[in-house]
Amino acid sequence: MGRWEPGASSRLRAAALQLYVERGFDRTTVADIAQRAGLTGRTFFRYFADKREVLFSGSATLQEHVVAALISAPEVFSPIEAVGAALDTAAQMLGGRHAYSQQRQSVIAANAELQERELMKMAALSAALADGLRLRGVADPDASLAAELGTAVLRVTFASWVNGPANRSLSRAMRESLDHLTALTSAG
Amino acid sequence: MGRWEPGASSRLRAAALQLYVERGFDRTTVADIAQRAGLTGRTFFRYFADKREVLFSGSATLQEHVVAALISAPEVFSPIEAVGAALDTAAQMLGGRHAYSQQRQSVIAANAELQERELMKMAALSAALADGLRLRGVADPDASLAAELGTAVLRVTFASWVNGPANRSLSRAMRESLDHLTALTSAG
DNA sequence: ATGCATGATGTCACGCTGTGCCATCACCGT
DNA sequence: ACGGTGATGGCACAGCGTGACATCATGCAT
Repeated sequence: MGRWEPGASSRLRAAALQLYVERGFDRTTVADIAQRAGLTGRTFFRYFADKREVLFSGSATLQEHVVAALISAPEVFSPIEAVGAALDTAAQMLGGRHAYSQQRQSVIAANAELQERELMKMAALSAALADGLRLRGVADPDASLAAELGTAVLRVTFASWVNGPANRSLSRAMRESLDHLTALTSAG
Repeated sequence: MGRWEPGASSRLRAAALQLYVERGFDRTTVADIAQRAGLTGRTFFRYFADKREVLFSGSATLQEHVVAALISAPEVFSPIEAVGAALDTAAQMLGGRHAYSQQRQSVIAANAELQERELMKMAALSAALADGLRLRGVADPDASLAAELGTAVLRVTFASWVNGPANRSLSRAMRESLDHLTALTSAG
């Protein structure tokens, strides 16, 4: 079991989630994580920028696919409809692994620093969606607002889905939330 | 100039903003801030939980007033209209001190950790607004969605206002953004 | 005025985070 | 066998944030 066991990054991610669940984020040191993964603290920081980032390695891929869906949506789609298409893709990518999502969210919910990081990822996604909308010819502030609206629906719906039964469809819930929101503003 | 000069908290806030502007957040240590305020690093942490929080001391007061405005809005107001009333109060509290806001926002825009903290304050405001809406009899997910919508408008509009001319009315811009958003969703 | 309780500040020690620098080891082609 | 390449370890270090205790100024009671 010397060095060079493959999958160092995955081992670190798994060890981190385990320890965060067992002891909580605060009572876990980077040295703990690295040791459980058979590595050193120094190596941990070669894979992840900091102690929080190890829980957010998937967000880059998510953002790429979601933004791609937004951009490649039919030209005739309105901004809201294009955002809806992006949310469909997001639901598809997050809709499986309900148990994993639950575990991960409970860790995040228990720690303010992790919540901050998650909000940052959502803000990055929102900014990328706004860029995509501008690429589609949508001007500001409509582009920024529609993007913020999309991530708001994603946040609220995902939170509700995680705390619900495992067999519920995230895609369906996402669509329903978007409809709720349009009804809200129409009635406002 | 011994101990007991009054206004330790204000001196720390002022010194911190100055240094963050001069050298940037990263190249400023807590010891630097405390020294400029005529205090010690240990005392800094008695007033502020961490190095970032010194820039966000006003957010608690803002949240109180904004939520109070939401709750005390006329009963007949729809969720969106009540949120609009809350945004009016926010605009009133933030609409002055344009130069200060510009300075502060430029510091935050230059540092990821500070952006995370600001997002956290916005999320707290959103949660408080959602609580207020539930107090008004609004059920979920409408309460959460309307609250998220409100903070989204606040974020986008404030960012645009800060980067614009000093004499522009934040209240007016806030109203216009909210109208933009309702138009967006109606057309979607 | 003296002494004492109170609260704010200073001092010290400590564990942990994150980074720079260099050494070490495994793998791979020649 | 040999050297290049890339991943890992080891070490030192500045800085953050906290606990425990000492010190000082202020106001109040006597």
